[in-house]
Amino acid sequence: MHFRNPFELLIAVILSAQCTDKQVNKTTAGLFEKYKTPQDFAVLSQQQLADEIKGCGLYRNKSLHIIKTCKILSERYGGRVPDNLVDLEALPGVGRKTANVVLNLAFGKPTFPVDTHVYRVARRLGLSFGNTPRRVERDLTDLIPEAERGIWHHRLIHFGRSCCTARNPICIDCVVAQYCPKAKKQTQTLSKEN
DNA sequence: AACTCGGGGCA
DNA sequence: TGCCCAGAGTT
Repeated sequence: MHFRNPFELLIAVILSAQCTDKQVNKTTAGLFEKYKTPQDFAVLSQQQLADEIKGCGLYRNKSLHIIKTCKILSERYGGRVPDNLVDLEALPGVGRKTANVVLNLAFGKPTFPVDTHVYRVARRLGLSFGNTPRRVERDLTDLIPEAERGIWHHRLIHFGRSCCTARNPICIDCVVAQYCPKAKKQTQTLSKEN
């Protein structure tokens, strides 16, 4: 993901929810040429911004969230992106996962963003005994050395998308099935509640 | 904790 | 064309 400053990253990550990186990159490329600061976004109408980010999914909600967030950034934070979890999560359109991504990529903090792929894979493989994303986040943070968290984050997401899928995981071809408490032998598949 | 939102992607 | 998805917000 390409970004030149924490603000651009924040907007890109908000846009990337329920949407592919390709769409986000295509959208932000032109977007950040026209609008560069939180103030530039804060004065847009919802319709104006919605037109700009169409293609990124849920664009009406996102345009409202982004405008509100940019107003807060310019009014309360001097146009800067806060570098702590509490303030980031308080921004409209920013949940824990988005906040952790920004903290990690923009500010170099050792967070472990938990999306649904990471959550599912961690629980199936027994990497965490937690029942909540918060607990999984903590367990993975404890389990994985700081220097390796970035690569493991990508590995888990890729694994979750390609093999350890939500509904029909391909356990038959899984390279870690022998270590997985949830893996089903032969032709059986996982039940969906796992 | 469960439910809603709602548009892109893919079967 | 209809089902699935993923993250944030809501209740």
